[in-house]
Amino acid sequence: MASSNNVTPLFNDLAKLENDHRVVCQDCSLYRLCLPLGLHSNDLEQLDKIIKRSQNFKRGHSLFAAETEFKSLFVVRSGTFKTTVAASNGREQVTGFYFPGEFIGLDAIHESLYQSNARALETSSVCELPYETLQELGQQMPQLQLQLLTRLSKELSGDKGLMLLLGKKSAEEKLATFLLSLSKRFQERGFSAADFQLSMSRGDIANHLGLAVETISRLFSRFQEESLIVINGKSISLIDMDELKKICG
Amino acid sequence: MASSNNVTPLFNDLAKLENDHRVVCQDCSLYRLCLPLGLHSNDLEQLDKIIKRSQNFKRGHSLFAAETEFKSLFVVRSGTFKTTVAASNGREQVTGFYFPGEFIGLDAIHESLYQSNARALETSSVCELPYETLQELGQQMPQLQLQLLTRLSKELSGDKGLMLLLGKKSAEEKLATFLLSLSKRFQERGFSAADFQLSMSRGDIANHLGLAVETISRLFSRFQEESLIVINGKSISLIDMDELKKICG
DNA sequence: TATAGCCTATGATCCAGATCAAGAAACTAT
DNA sequence: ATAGTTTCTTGATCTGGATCATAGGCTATA
Repeated sequence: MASSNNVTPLFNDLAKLENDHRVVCQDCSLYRLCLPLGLHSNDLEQLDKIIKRSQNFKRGHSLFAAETEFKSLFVVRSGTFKTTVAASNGREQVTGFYFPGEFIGLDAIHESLYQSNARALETSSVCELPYETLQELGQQMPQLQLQLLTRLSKELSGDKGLMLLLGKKSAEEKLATFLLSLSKRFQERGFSAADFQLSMSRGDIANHLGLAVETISRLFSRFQEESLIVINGKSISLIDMDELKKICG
Repeated sequence: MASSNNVTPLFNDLAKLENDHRVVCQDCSLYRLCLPLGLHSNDLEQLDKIIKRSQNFKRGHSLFAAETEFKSLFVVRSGTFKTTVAASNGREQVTGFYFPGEFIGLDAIHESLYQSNARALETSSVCELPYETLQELGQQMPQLQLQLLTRLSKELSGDKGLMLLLGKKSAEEKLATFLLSLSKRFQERGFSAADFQLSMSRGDIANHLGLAVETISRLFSRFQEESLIVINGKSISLIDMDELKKICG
């Protein structure tokens, strides 16, 4: 496939960057969403050196398991991951979905053990940041530490919002809130806010929102009847965002 | 009250330290639970200088309000605080209870706005850490940054556990889990793991666990009938901790 | 290109916990 | 003390969403 002419569309370039595990931070399309934001270029080069870029994870493959030794933080490079925590009786809660540029493993720092299970929802790849090395670097680069702190704070804040959702919202409020959160994150990544693919199953959505699969199915059908969305398998279009926002509360 | 003889019981000393807003970190009984842990003594002195020790907050008084400018992190010195986040329609979720040595405001870092409301549940006091100054200090003291990061990570991990609780547990599992979490935190602070005072109302507990007040009342009564606990107003004794642990799942 | 094992949709039934109701107890302020 | 307010308890009823049941659709691997 020697298609190295100079009229390659931008989209192909992006796709190439995200899938090529040799691309450096400087050239990465996720730069403005990611850890290096705000670093000076020589600092960035140093950071770049310690990052391990993974090959692809296939759907269902595990990035790490709970209770195992914490060695690295991960940033999603392409695809989607989910994290789950398990109760002793086998029940599991999906604690989050992670898109390109988002961190996985931040909750593992304090006990040097991963606190959750992380697995790919589709073919995906990550940038691996060995934590020890990252800390050494951080000692000389306060800006890096600050970025990490800010990231953690953001995730914490998001989780407080999820607690409000889980504790106080009705099924339809939960789903509407979830859909708009996805929408916002796709938009931040340069994709359509209205049309996207659900990389997670109905079951994962239900679990994450503290509902039953059947409830999600019924709500999707109802939202469609009410012309709020159009849904077809994994493709969804948000038709009436204003109304969805109203439903969120 | 010139009772400065040298046979004052230890407990009085502790009480004095926690209530005297001039006590320095070096002499604080919370030292081993708090931010300064692991700092060298000259670093500790520097940190000590930037800390503002508050007068008492009375029950119900606000430490900060959501959406206001983030200036400081707080560490509880004495008493208890709760944090809440509000949905646009007035519903509120109690996102956490905070005991001595615990941080409040960590979720405000990323947007420089407090993300929640914090108020005292009883007469309480805090150490205030002006964030800007703290960051300046952090530039020279990597150990301090690391401590902060670890704290954030711990809270994040706790919140993931709460998501499991809110999303997947039954009412009795929720309450048992909550009681054991309180027990553990009292124990870490040198108090009895079995007998303690509930500084929060039934309403606050219910809200935090995503239940109705009536459900909490009934469960307390039932747990008492089953000889798992003895409860009398705000005083509670955990009688059968093993069984409570089993109930948690 | 077949087949086993998912995932999804929809109807019927059920139940844990919410909501409603009404006193009793515990604070608070005068 | 005393009235007013809030918090707590307990009973009666109701309901949102779970669970059970069924059938059709998808997709992964041989």
